[in-house]
Amino acid sequence: MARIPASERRSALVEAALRVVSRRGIAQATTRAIVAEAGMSLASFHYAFDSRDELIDELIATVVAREQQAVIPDLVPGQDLRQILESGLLRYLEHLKADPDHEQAMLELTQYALRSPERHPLAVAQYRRYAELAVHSLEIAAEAAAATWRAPVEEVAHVLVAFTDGLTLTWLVDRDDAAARAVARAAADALARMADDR
Amino acid sequence: MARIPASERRSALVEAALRVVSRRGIAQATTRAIVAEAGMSLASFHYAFDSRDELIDELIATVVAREQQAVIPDLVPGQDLRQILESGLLRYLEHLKADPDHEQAMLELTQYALRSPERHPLAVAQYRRYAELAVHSLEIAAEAAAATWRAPVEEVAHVLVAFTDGLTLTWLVDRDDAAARAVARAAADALARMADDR
DNA sequence: GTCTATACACCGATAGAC
DNA sequence: GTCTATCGGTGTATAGAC
Repeated sequence: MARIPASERRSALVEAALRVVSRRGIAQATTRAIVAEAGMSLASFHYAFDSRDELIDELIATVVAREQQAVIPDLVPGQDLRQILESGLLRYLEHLKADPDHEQAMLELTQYALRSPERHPLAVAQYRRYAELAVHSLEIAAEAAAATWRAPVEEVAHVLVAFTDGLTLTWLVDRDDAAARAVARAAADALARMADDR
Repeated sequence: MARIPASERRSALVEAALRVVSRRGIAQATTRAIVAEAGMSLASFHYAFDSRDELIDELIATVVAREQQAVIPDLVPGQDLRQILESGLLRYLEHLKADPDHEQAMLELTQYALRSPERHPLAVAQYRRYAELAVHSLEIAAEAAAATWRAPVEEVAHVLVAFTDGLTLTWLVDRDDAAARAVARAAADALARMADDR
């Protein structure tokens, strides 16, 4: 194999790990499975990382940092806040349907981090990131609908994140689009009620 | 060790497995950890079960069958539907706080089942059970508040289950009671809006 | 730096004595 | 039926040749 800087090996392994976790679950993301996915030898793994745990930690940090706006408000003129939020949640649902394995991987990584005290902060950081993205979506939506959040927008964001998680789990288990859309509609209702017209 | 009927061994092992999964996570619930928890030898395990997978399947079936009313409406006279639902969700939150490991175990078992096609039906059954319990709660609440669900109660139940999942994940990660209560309040709002006064 | 070969722990599962 | 002892396999991690 060619000589590759350690930093490139690290990111190649992280990407391979993400693919393995998405496709087969974190329990199956062994060092052997990851190096096979990356086309490397086992020794190269331990040249780039001290341990599997170190890789998983970096994997979580990477996917969290990369996480993009999930609930993107679709700004069509004339829509009220409830409609904007519902269309945003439906967009998220499309995103989930397009790559369910990725969202399942995110959930598994959260649970994994929750299981050890030293990794718990990674889960907290993950949800802090989710909350930041939610704040951004909520501000855009309120601006477009000429509304004002009655509670601090950070508090509303927690609610949006929770609703999104519920939507995700429900769809992953049942794969029932109609049920998921009903959840999205109810969630949009609830959130819209947390704002006043301006 | 005394001679114990196979059925008793099986249930003792299932109970031990639940404790191990709750305390340390499903990844750590090895046959050795489970028999140590149950005070048995490794061979006794394989006398009672053909395989670890068979035990896990029975564990999931057992906890699902045992799952009790989680969101119990607290019927105080004079409360409207929104208040009844919110108090029910707050009761669930207390239940979650009293035994977070158990709820985390339920989530992990769901994810575990989702990862293999032959076990996916176990997750579906788990959520069907949740939905049944939710239907029951919603019917009691609507009756007490003299309200009528506008949509089929089964559909509203899906929304309640999703909201409960979101509440669970949020609290497990952040352990933030105030944020969780805000989620409960918003969820109760959304659900109450899905009914009409009678 | 990268490889093959291997150490060593632990996994699920079984053999065979009692 | 229940045990101890052990098998074969796989996991993480490392040694040592190149």
